[in-house]
Amino acid sequence: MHMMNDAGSNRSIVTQLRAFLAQAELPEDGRLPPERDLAAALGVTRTELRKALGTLESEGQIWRHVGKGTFMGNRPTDTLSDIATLARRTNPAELMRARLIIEPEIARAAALTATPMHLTELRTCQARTREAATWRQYENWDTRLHRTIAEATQNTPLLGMFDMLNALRRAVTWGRLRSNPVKPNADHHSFAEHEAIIDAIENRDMNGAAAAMRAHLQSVERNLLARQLDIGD
Amino acid sequence: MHMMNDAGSNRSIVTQLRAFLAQAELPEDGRLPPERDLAAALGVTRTELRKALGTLESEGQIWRHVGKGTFMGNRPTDTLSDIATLARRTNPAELMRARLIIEPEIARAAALTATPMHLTELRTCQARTREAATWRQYENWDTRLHRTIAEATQNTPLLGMFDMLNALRRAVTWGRLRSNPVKPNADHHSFAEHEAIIDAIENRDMNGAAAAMRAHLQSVERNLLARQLDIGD
DNA sequence: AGCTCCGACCAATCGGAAATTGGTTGAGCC
DNA sequence: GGCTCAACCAATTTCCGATTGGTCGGAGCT
Repeated sequence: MHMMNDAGSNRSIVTQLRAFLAQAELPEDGRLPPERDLAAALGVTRTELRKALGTLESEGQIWRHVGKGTFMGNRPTDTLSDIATLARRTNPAELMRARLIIEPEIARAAALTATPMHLTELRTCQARTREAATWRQYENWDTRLHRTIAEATQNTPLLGMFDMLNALRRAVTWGRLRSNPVKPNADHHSFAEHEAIIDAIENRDMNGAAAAMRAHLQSVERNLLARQLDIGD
Repeated sequence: MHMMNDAGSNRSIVTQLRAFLAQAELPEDGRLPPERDLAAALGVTRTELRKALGTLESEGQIWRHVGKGTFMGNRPTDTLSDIATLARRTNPAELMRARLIIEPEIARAAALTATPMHLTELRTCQARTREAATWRQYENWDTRLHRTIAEATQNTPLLGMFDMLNALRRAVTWGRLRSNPVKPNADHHSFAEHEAIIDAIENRDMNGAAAAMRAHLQSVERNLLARQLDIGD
């Protein structure tokens, strides 16, 4: 009977724990008491409690983390760690394709919802890219310009996805040094293209904004293929 | 001449500050000394220094933040790539808008790149949703169907963004119990709509796939507005 | 009046020590 | 062998003091 005892007592503790969790009111984040307190409260050993918690965790009912605590529900997926693994599985060409699919639609949405504030910021970014003395500065303002377009959609999930794309871009490009010490030429293709995008957004021309963004990204892609150095624009 | 004096001294301090910044070597993050120290080092008042810093900031050369310090370059855009914080700032309606913008384009791309393997899996998912005995099972297969479409794009970043959208969906819906104990009706609108999407993908009809997906999501959206309970489909 | 300077204060932030927490190990005891 | 207990470990949070950009008000100067 001793072997039955193990499984039997373990299961009983699990059910006891389930009952406690159903009864006890948890804080907003679903965190439950520390193992040491919980063990004392239930009148069992920490070892026993941990075994019960282990089964509950394997069932996906709870999740635990050192230093944080034990929580109800599914372990939250953190995007940042995914970025690193995603970056390892992709490449600049694939990323460019994703941008070509997503960003025109973002521009289209922005044309519908952009406020005057967004437009002035877009114009400012555009002017700053023209004034940029170094390539680094140009990149900063260019990135900000594209992000402002995403902000203009006034859609949080969309903005989040754009940020994710950007983070991926940085991760993939990471380590590759830009080999252009000079500043962009005055007739750099992006200037006119950016202008076309902003104009379309200002005119609430959704199709035009999407088309202009697509043309811009295709131009960037051509540049990328030619130089095979970086995926910035 | 007194009025010229103001602007003159101010400008001289700005140039003095510019010279200092060009000469002084800054730490990696581009942070420059605290205002109090910098004022002492330049032999000017903090008030004067702050005025000069203000003009430099308006020019976009530096950015400042309380408690952090003053830095060279552009103010970094705070990327909200954390699912939890993202979920807190959004709502089901906004999420639905994002899905309506993104997922049709994913379907369009899938129509171009889907392999026979993807198509058989799509058909399997479709069949399983019809056979589902509980709403929970239906949801599982429905989710997998949509994800298979994203996989069919064979584009890692795109798939990652789709997963992010899904995680957001779960996070936003978190805590709200589904109030449908019964299984979906045999004539549930999704069945025909899913079929239309898969057919279009199979026929390499990109526009058709995008349109079908859009129609499907709009149908889901109508359902959502009617029930105002959940954002699943 | 219109400034500038100076000191004090405020709220946001950083830094580091101390406490907390899940995970692990090993000795002692059935 | 299993079980318990205590100690320890590493990750994380929490707390507190110091730092920092921003602000206010009075004194002094033109």
